[in-house]
Amino acid sequence: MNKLFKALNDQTRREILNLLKEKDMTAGEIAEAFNITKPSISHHLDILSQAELVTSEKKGQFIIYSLNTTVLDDIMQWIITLKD
Amino acid sequence: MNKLFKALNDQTRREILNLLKEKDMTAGEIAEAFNITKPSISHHLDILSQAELVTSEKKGQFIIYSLNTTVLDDIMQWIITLKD
DNA sequence: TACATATTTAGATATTTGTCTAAATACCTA
DNA sequence: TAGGTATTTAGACAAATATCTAAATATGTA
Repeated sequence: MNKLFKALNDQTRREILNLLKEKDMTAGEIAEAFNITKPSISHHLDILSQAELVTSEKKGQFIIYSLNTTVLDDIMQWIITLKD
Repeated sequence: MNKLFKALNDQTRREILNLLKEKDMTAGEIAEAFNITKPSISHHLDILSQAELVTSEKKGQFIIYSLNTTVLDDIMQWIITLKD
């Protein structure tokens, strides 16, 4: 839960998730969408991976990232519990 | 949205919200529930207020804090949008 | 093998954050 | 008004964070 909230507490990372909503992307493609260096994006992807918000698969020299929204159910549940 | 995710990105603040779920509390009562000084709790309450996750009302020398879950709908909606 | 491309790792740095102590403010009551 | 209680504000500091550049690793191709 901690890693999840931490991962979501950054505008760039939230935008990465939005990009991946549309289609799977390589690290390089993701990096091109931002005005940030590749190492920095790589770091963001690592934090998103730790929170299991993204999964990755190696394909030759590329690493393809995919969105995983299932962990967001935990937050949904947390909010629902707080609300009732 | 930024302030909201930021406010939620702290274990102590999330626990404060859980306490307020049960009943309204004064700043002092909230502080007593944690092993943290009152100024630190006051700071957390300020961050929660900025995110509108809590409201406060002055009652004599006391300030009574209440939970406001309506802003959590924004996060719910953000998650739902990401999921479909 | 040698070189190019894709990505991460390592290390540095400036900013943000959570915490503390001490002081200030606001209200209550004798 | 004086003293006590509740809370916040101010200022300091250590730890965490986002970013960068340079180097390392892994893969593809001539």
